[in-house]
Amino acid sequence: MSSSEDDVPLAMLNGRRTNGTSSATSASTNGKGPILPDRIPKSVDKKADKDFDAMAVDYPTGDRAGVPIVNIAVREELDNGRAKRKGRKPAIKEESSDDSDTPLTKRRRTSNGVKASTIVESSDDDVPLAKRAAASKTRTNSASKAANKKAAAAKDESSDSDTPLATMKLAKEKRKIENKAAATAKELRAEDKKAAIKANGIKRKSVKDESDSDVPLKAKRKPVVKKTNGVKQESSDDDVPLAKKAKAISKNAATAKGKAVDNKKAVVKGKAKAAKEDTPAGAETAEDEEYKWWENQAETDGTQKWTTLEHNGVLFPPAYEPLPKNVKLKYDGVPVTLPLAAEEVAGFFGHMLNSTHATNPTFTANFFKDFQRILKESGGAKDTTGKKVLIKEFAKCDFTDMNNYFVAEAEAKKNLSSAEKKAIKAEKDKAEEKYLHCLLDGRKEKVGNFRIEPPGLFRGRGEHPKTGMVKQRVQPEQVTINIGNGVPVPPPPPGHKWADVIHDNTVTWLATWKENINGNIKYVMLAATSSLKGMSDFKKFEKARELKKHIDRIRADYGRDLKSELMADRQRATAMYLIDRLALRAGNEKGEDEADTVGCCSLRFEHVTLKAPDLVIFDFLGKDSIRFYQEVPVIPQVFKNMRIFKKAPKTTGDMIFDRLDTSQLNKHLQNYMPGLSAKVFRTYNASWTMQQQLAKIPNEGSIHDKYAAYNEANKAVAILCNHQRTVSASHETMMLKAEEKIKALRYQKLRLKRQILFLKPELKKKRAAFFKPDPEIDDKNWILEHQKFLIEQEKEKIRKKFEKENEKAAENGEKEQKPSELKERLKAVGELEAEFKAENKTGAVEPKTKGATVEKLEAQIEKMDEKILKQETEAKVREDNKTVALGTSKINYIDPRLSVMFCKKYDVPIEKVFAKTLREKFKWALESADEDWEF
DNA sequence: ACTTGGACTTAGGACGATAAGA
DNA sequence: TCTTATCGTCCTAAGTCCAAGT
Repeated sequence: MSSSEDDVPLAMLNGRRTNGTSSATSASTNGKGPILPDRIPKSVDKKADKDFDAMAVDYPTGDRAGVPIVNIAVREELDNGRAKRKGRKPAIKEESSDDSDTPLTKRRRTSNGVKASTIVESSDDDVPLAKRAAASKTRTNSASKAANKKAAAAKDESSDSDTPLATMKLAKEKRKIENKAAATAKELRAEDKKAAIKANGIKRKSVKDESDSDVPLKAKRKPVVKKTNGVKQESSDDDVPLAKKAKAISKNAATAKGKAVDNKKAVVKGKAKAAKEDTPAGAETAEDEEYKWWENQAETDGTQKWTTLEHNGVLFPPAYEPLPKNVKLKYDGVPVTLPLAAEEVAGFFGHMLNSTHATNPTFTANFFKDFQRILKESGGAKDTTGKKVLIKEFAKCDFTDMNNYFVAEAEAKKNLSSAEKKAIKAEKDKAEEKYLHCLLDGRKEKVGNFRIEPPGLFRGRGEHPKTGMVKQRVQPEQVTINIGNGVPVPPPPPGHKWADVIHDNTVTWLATWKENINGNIKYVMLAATSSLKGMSDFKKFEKARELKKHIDRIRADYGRDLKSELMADRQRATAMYLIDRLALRAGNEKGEDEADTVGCCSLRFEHVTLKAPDLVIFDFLGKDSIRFYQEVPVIPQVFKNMRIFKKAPKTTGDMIFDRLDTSQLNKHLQNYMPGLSAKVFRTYNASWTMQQQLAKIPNEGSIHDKYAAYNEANKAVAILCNHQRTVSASHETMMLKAEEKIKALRYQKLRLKRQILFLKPELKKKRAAFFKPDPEIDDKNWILEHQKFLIEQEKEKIRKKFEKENEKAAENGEKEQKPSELKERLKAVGELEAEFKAENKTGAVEPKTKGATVEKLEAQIEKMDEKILKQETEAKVREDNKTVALGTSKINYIDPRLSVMFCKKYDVPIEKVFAKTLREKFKWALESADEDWEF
């Protein structure tokens, strides 16, 4: 205990499982690596405190906590990171000769104890990290730093007690606002809690009642009408059912204004019914019979999702169309004939020849393995003489013929006349029409993904071990249909059967099947604009808003538990801190056959680097293998805890939170608020942040300006949630172009000034500042080049015009103009050339417009300045946003009522912030929030 | 307790449509 | 008017979380 080696007790306590079986991999076999002791000895904390104090000398830690100094994952690096990613644990095995823990202990201790002032823990690769950090961030870096300074200066004590984190730059103002809110929140807390519990108690109960009284869940799952495999069997009332349905429903769906639009009959009857039955709000016109569920919040328990459901099933992809005989895979240079099944698979790959997948070794290996198997199963390849050809090596396969064919086809399709295209589209639309909508509780609702996913090659993201495998064609026999009782079942394709037909109204899906790659279940569900989805979206945001009432208590609790003696509690508290401040995802465990990505609970040793005195550097791949990179100062206790959680014998590959998983975490959260889980924090913090950001926007300026400010707020949220996108391939060239364009404008401005000088040369001295060279283009060579370019451009213009005129002439049967005419015209450019020459010599430009005055020119310059500024800010925004995806947070995390509030309050048209589908999706928000609405 | 299954939300990229610009 | 950049939608993979099964 008294040992100065603070990791000794830990190492002893958890023992690196000395028992034989797994000595070689002892640290890793249980998937979590070493488990830390269940209690944290006082000595450990003491040591941690001491170390920390030593490090933190005259360093004001704590008050800057939660605001990342560096975030943004840099894409190029990300790509490297992906490629380099180590497997779960390989590093250990290679570097540390397994079971003797001396080397481990030693290694750790050195970095740990010795250079406390710089790097506390360094995994073997802290250098790359540091470098990366330095290299990658430029602008954000400095911006955030500035913000941090401000925040530090403010010395705001409560930084960690109530700010819901933030990646935002202006931490200071933010805290002020939040403090106020927190105070109020505290007062209200007790009462709110009571109310909440009460409400939820009722909810709960009713849920239970429901399920108890009804059939037990399991029975419900596969209830009533089993069998059916096929067409109608029990719906004798084939004809009228929709209408009937609509009636019956509108009764049941207490709040529903029954509507049926699917066919005329239904409409008529349904309408009549609706008018009679739901009088309260039923006073709407027949046409826009919309179901405004948000207007009467009938409390539903949520287990039953519908009463009646009618739909037309799913749309299967078209059958495979064989390639023309002359388009073949070549093997070792020889064209081979493939059985249809194999040809189709080869074609999948042929389609992707110019994507990055085609060069991904995992992808090609997986593809080839499946291809070989399918080829074998289907009879094998043959050459043109009918002789069998064994396809053994991927490298000898040549898909270029296929690829060329596909490209040509696509091209041909593109070149169809617009009439033909229209016809094709019309046909497609017609085929899809009946799948577009369903009838849910008598209302017409949009179906989302009614198309069965076509076969192809699985495009797993990141380093997915199964990427490239063949995703098989889904047969009707695999598809289960879920539909209301007693309505016609959509017929399976001729000669086929459904896997099953069920009538489960506790789920929202219309059809389901299992996909062959990962065994995942796929569903056909309603569209995001449907009432069903809308209601749950609404509930999601209401839940997040409810968290407001509990957040203070939750933060206080985990703040306390950060010092808990119980390891499990302390880990949980620390994880909650991260989830709350950094908006990390929960981080469920993943299998070996998935990409190695993590979230909070699944963070491993190598994902976190600690830097004294309070900096935690996160670097890991999150959902979709998107890199999460942040250097965040944390409050001292969190820093100390992370050190403890990383202590020996833990090493690369070991879990940081070895005594925590998502289900424990969520179970704990339930105690605070029913339905509270880790993801609610993301919603809460995103919406909260958005609200704070919007509140800072001055209500002035143009719509364009206000919209830009909105987007900035949106961006803050996107950064918080780490929503990224890859920079488009053309980004770089686009930026260069933009830069050139701006310089061109600057040159135009220069010429305006030179016109002034032409008029009044004496001004050059009198207004020296005004006429001093624009540093951006103060480069003779560039100007010369640019002038050349302008001349070329002018010539090109003339030529083009000339050609066009000739073409037209030819069309009209007139004779073309002579080349001499072109030459004549080109002479005009000579004038420009001369102009430039004179300009370069005298530094002045003769105004072309008559009556040019200094005043007029000055006005033009001013306009030019505006133009330049506009272009520059545009370019800057584009550059700044190149890796940030705004859409995800707008669609999933930011309470749409905030946007509605903003638009109403700031007089920004809603169309600006919500495109059509979003307006539909968020209709409930558009109609329920006003300019005072608060999250 | 732990694992698996199931249902639903969240996610980035592909791709087609549309608007803006040469 | 054609091309090109941007926008909006579609697609489906990849998460979360709860509950049932062992």
